[in-house]
Amino acid sequence: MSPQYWLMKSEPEECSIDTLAALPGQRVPWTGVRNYQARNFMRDLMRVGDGVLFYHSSCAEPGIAGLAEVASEPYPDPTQFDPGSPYFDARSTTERPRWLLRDVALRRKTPLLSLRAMRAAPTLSSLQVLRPGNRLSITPVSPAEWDAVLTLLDR
DNA sequence: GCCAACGTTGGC
DNA sequence: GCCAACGTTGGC
Repeated sequence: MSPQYWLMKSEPEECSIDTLAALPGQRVPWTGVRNYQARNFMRDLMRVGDGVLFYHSSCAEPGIAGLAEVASEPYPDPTQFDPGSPYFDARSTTERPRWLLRDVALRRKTPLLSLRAMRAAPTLSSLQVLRPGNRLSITPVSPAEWDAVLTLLDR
């Protein structure tokens, strides 16, 4: 199958592109997703090696801050079992975990492609994350959209 | 801090 | 299974 691509939102205060770059192996378990559609993307549709647009959200300068890739098969999000975590889910058990995640590994940090620049680019007008009211933290990206991002970053 | 969008919850 | 209330997201 041809490669697939994703856009994944991260709040820089939680995990910025620099946070990721400083982690061992430059990889991070994508914890804290508590939306079924986003979970299903990670559990069912992602494949190891898929490209990821690493997007900074809920911050002063939202936008794409780097390129990454899916780096593991799905496995249970450990934070769902931790009563001290804000992501604790009492309905989950180790036998029947509700939330599965993937590891994400850095490819490279990029100059910030700001949300404003993304909205201004005709080649990105179809991006799901740009649709009004979109709140999904993980969205699919088409090969054409991925190529368009790379083109914009190369300028 | 505002507010629109929209997913989730829970009573019925 | 409907749907109103509520909570969260996230740009501005």
